[in-house]
Amino acid sequence: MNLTVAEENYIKSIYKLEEGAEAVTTTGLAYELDTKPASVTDMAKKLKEKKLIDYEKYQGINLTAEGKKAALHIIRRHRLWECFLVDKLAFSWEEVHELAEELEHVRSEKLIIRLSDFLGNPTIDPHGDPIPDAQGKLGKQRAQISLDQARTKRLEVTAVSDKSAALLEFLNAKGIRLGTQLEVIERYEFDNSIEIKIRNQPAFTISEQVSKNIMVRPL
Amino acid sequence: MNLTVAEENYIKSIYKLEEGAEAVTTTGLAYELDTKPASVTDMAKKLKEKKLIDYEKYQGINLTAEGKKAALHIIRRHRLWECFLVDKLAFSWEEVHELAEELEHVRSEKLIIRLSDFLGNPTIDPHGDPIPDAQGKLGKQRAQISLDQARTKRLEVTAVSDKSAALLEFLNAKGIRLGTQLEVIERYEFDNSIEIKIRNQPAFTISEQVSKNIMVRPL
DNA sequence: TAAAATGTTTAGATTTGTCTAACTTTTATT
DNA sequence: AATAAAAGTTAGACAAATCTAAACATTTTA
Ligand SMILES: [Mn+2]
Ligand SMILES: [Mn+2]
Ligand SMILES: [Mn+2]
Ligand SMILES: [Mn+2]
Repeated sequence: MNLTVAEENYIKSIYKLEEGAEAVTTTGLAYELDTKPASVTDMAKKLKEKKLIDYEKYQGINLTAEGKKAALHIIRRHRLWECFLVDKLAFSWEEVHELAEELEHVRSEKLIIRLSDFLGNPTIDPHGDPIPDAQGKLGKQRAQISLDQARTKRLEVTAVSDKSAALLEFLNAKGIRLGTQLEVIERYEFDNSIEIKIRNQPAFTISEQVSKNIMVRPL
Repeated sequence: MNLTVAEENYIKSIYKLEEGAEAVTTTGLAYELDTKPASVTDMAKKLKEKKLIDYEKYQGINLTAEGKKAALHIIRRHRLWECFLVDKLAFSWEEVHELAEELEHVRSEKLIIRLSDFLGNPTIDPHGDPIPDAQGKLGKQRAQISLDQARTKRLEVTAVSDKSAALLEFLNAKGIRLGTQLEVIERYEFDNSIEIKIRNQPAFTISEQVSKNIMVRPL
């Protein structure tokens, strides 16, 4: 199946939205891809034609098994390139998503196998996301929940959901990265903000919006 | 100046044909890019509009100073990626041109600077071609001529002009690579074939076509 | 449950890059 | 110089990806 760059981007976004449960809507996908609903409808017809999605007018979009497999391969390429950029070229985690967004479209089985080997076959990317293997299979993920839902005090950061430079730079400033161990000092009901403390540093407060995008596991 | 992938490929091909002296013709460029003369005429109008080429109907195509600068930046990216693929991912020289043909279009100043650093700022690529620096400047090249024109007996291979897998695989089979030292045993006037010898191995004959694509320097 | 609001699709355009077929210009040959 | 051949251009078409504006469908809300 030979996909265009646009088709690959759509497939990947559909996969992402499907992961976050519920139906993938025209408008939701348009928002995710920073395009217009009309464009999504057009592309939906093409992807249906190629049997990569199930789609009926007004009924939302879902990846077929084949579409899901394609998505995982694109995600694999994306995340391996991110590892390369961070591990080998010393980019920081807020810079790599955009570059990987382009590099992921260079299609060569051999290139990706070699790249993965070169990187030591990593299983998670710089944002804590799992990297599918060459067959498109995702390994067992460690149990993780978002910080706003965690109910224990001592936690370790395992991933970030939002890859925007805005969030990642905020986390840099606060000293929060993958593997950071933190303690919840207080949860404020009023706005669901959370006061946290890292090691011996002074405690600080983060908004609900930030806490929803930090994935953690109990220590 | 923001160029499309197609525009970048055209600019690079024009540069290549210009290097080989004489005028760049519509047909020649179409052949180089594996497209049709009509398409070249269309693109010529666009590139002229963007002031990257000088072009008048029926008068051939030439890069402007700006076009030349753009070409050198694309060539820099292409050759650095080739180095990466060969030096870090263990690809062989006949496999990398096609991959670099895609990777070269990922535009990020920072990426290329980091990549170059990571590779130790190489100055020649796996085919012996010089790599422009970050300003698009080409260093002084060592004097080299094609094997068919060389008039001394003992020579060192410095580059290959043709990057097709067909030629490169032939050279692999014959044990000819960059830096290989060879001795001309005989030149046959009839078909301009050349008998050569590498080290203590038995001599063999190569066609004029091959010899035209091997660049050498006298030892 | 009817009206309003929201979400989705269609129709028709636009941009980019390509093509074929017909035509024009330039160059080579008699 | 006239003609033939080769090279180059134009006209018109098409596919991919996008858009705006208008129409249509579904969902919400009063
Ligand atoms: Mn992408
Ligand atoms: Mn990532
Ligand atoms: Mn290219
Ligand atoms: Mn090369």
